[in-house]
Amino acid sequence: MEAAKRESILSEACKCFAKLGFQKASVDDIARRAGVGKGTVYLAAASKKDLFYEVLLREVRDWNASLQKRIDPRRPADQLLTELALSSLATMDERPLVRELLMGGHHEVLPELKDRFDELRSIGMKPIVEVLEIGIEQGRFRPDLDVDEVARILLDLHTATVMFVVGRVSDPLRLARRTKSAFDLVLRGLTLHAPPTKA
Amino acid sequence: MEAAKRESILSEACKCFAKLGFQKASVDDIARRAGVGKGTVYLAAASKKDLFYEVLLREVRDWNASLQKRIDPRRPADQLLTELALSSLATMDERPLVRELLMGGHHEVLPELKDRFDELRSIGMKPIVEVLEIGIEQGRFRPDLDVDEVARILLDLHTATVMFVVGRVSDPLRLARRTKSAFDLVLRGLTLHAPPTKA
DNA sequence: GAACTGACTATTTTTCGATTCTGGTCACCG
DNA sequence: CGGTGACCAGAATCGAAAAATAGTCAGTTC
Repeated sequence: MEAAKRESILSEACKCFAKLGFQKASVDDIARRAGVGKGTVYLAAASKKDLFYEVLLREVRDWNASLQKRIDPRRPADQLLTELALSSLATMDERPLVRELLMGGHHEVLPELKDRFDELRSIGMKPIVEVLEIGIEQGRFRPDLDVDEVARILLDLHTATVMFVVGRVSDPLRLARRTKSAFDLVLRGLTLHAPPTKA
Repeated sequence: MEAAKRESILSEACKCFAKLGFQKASVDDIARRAGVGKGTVYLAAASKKDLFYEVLLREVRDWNASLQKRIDPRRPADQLLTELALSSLATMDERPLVRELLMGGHHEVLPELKDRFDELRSIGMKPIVEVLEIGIEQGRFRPDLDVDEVARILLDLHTATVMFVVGRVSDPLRLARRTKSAFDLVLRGLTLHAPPTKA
């Protein structure tokens, strides 16, 4: 398996899956666009499902890296968190597969990959976890936080914000404002004065 | 239009829509189960869509009332909020139509009713708004909150929690715990000490 | 004569079998 | 030996016939 061919296959597969979805994208088509024979695709991945997973993994890692790159641990973590959400929001249009993954859209078509999708979601939570840890380190965030649990909640909240605007008028300004409101709420909390942290 | 018949029609329609969804539920069937002729259904609602909306409105109002009944304005609002979420969670199984409404599931089948669905969602936010106002009144919640905006965020967060567990193993314990975590997070906020409220 | 009905119609949905398309394999090529 | 594409069984798709459905309204009932 030549590396360049593998690269080409994954890259073209990504485009096809994004444009047509898992079902309608055909292996024949992917092979043709990648400039290889169909058999070669089956050297890169054991099945169409595996190919899809491979593509998704690549996408998530890439998305992850691009977000992680923007995290400067010396800046205040509360700013980092909001900016992380806004950056993620901005990349969603270029990463439809990631968006679908977050929204759980693939579950209906490929319920048997549920566990793997969950893994990928966990990978996607890593930048959030990192920012939370930075915040605790900086003494800005409550040290008693269960960072994994909180990260999952934040990712859910972020996803919900995205979901309820997809397919609607989707004024990007509105979306950004909602994201800011939501994260401001989470950062400051509802209560007037944060109760003294007890063990 | 005799009141008892209208009642029977709406009640049976609710069951049918819940069991089969809007498309597969047939007006003939609803009429038969309600013990009336098909024409009578069209005295209760001008069309099948209107009937669906009428049923949904009834469901949301009922759901609303049952939640509102539990709100004792003398109790601490932070407790009220978490309990509200848990109560809502507990009723979801008995109110599949409301759950679908929250999750936006009807949008795909009836996009032309989007605006009405949004109205219904707003109605569903009323108990949350009430608790937020109680909290401000009690001096427990920040008085600068935009209660409508915050209520929508909380409803989204609640919905997200529900969505990501529907169709999965759905251990109810886990769901309750996640809800508690999420609302505890929102109540206390991420930051260690709430910054002094500025204008 | 107002409340109610159900046969009727135009339109949708379903069925089902023929046909095309697709995932996956493997004997063969360069 | 990395790579290929003709090949196969099963899945998706299509089209036309058949069944079902939303909505109407002349007529029945009380």
